[in-house]
Amino acid sequence: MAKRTSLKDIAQLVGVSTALVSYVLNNKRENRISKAVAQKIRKAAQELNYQPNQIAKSLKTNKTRTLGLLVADIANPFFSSLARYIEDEADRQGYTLIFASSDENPQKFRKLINTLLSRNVDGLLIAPPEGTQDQIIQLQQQATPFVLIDRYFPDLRTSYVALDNHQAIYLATEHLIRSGFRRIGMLTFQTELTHINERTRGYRSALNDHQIPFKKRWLREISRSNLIPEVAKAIHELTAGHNPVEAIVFASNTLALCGLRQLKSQSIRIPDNVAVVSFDETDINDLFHSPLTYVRQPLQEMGQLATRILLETMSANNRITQANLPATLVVQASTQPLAVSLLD
Amino acid sequence: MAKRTSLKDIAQLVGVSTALVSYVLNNKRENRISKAVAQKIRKAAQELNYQPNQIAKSLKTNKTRTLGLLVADIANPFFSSLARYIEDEADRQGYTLIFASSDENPQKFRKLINTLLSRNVDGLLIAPPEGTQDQIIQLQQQATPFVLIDRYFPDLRTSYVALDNHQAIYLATEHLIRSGFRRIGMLTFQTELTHINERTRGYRSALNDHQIPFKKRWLREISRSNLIPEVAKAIHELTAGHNPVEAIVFASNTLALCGLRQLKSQSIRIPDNVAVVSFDETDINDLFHSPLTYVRQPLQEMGQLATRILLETMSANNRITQANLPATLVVQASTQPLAVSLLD
DNA sequence: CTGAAAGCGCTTACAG
DNA sequence: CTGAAAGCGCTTACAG
Repeated sequence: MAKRTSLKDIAQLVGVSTALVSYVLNNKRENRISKAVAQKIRKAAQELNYQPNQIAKSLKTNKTRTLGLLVADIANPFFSSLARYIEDEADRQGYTLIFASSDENPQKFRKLINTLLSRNVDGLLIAPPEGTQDQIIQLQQQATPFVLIDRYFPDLRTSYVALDNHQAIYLATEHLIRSGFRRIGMLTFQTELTHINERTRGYRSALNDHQIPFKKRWLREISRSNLIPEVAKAIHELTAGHNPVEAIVFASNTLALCGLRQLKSQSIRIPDNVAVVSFDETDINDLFHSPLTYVRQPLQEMGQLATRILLETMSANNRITQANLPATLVVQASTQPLAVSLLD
Repeated sequence: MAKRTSLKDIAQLVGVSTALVSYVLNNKRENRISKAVAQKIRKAAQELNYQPNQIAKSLKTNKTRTLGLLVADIANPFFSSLARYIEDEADRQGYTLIFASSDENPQKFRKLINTLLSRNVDGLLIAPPEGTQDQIIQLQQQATPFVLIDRYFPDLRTSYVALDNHQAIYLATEHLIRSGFRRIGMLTFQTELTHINERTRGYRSALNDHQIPFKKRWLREISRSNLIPEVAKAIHELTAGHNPVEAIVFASNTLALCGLRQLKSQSIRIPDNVAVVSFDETDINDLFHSPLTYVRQPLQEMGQLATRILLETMSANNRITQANLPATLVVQASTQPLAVSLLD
């Protein structure tokens, strides 16, 4: 690459000090510098196509104007969409995003946090996997600015932006109840992660508020490490046998995707044999044989808000902001009451 | 944040110069430094939890160990998967990835190239949108190391890693022909991008090699800016009227997704009314009412290869490597010959 | 075997 | 209104 022009080159050309060039180009001391000199400097900078060296700037200012994004799984469309909105907002604010994916693995998570910190990011946006609370505490102690996204720890006073998970699944379950379903099962994860357990709680609250007794057998807690077989078993047991459910709520897009595969391979029709509420906006929602009712997260709002909160945190380090954004339910054919669908 | 320990701190503690500390910690001059001193330095570094300041290192060496990835659309699962494999490989080689998405927009593309360069990335991985050939030439002239991915310009001598696009659609079309279909339509983009036009050429070659006359009406060139209405019209005209096709090949996942929506909304059954070959691995392939036959790109190999070629290019700047990787066809029910499906 | 010194390209407190 | 100088935290050619 051709040598880039530096402040020094401009200073030499104009015949002033590099300090002066720096002041002019950064619009500092505006009223204390003669218009004529400022003009000359700007012109020279243009002619030499000056691009400031961010590295040098960073070394001096200890700011990189870079944010780190550590998602749990970038292959999950929830995170890739969210990443995109975060990138948009970061860019709008003049920040560059470095991203990484922990793949729900605490060891990888630790390693990536270190990688991002060694890149001197100014702040972090983090979707922590299970078992990483200690590392979040450590970040807090180091006073590294960060905002949690999607997941959070109820015992920790940290900024976060997440879904109102309880409301989200409450909404889904209540919709099923109002559509006439009474025998409602749920697939959720066996986990300590609060955001998932809040979803489970939303299911139970909705049943309870509508005087429908909770059946332990209908709440299936799936282990992430054994996803496919456990989902297959759960779907089978919920829909077959003597006491099948009329409807299933999925607590995440991963569970929904996996569950729908099972429903399809077990030739269970939706909504004729079982109604279904899916989670997150995905291509399959509309293209599934019966378009799926699903819980919609406000991704753009989440991404923007998280980024803005992080930038605020960076400038006023003691400020804590916590947000649980409301979900909406997109109602489609997969939860159509049987009576109605027979009339069609 | 607490002040980080620097080389100076270690030097002071041990009572040597920073130079010596630098040599030891970077394993330089190994045999010319006394074991005892080296030991002491390493121990001190450990105790003080020394993390080298990458920024300072970069300023001095003019290397950031950062790669820039500029995809055409990060929301497209093809690119998000590819990004993931690239990130994996970059990480394995000790590089951090900065990514950005041009959204197929040449202006945004130009801006993002500049952003990435101002971050002093050591090299770029680029999926160029239409109308950006000039900017690629400019990068070449500046001797910025880069590798094109997914797309490339046949007139330019640049490194690239792409699909063997001709082979990919040839394979798909030939499969349809061998399955007994003769009236085969294709949805492709109206574009100057070579990778897409190679796909179209693959379709024509396959027809030609099997003595099936090419019908202009059956090759529909869709404009990206008017996607949905044009796809709707194309699907309608290909499947309705007097002279409908028996099968449709989609030239990309975007076209397939959009086309499948239309087929569904126009209640056209697959493969009963029309056989379909989709493009890329997506969730819908398996979950569509009839599992879809699709063209599979070797994403991991692409990502790894592109990253490795870039690193080679960076160390030996004149080397050009071009790769067109073969696609495979995953055959599922959507291209099942009608005769056979009637037997089921 | 070891170290003093220069320099990467900036910013900014200080002095005039 | 303007500039000389120090310094951010490293690396490395050079000298001993």
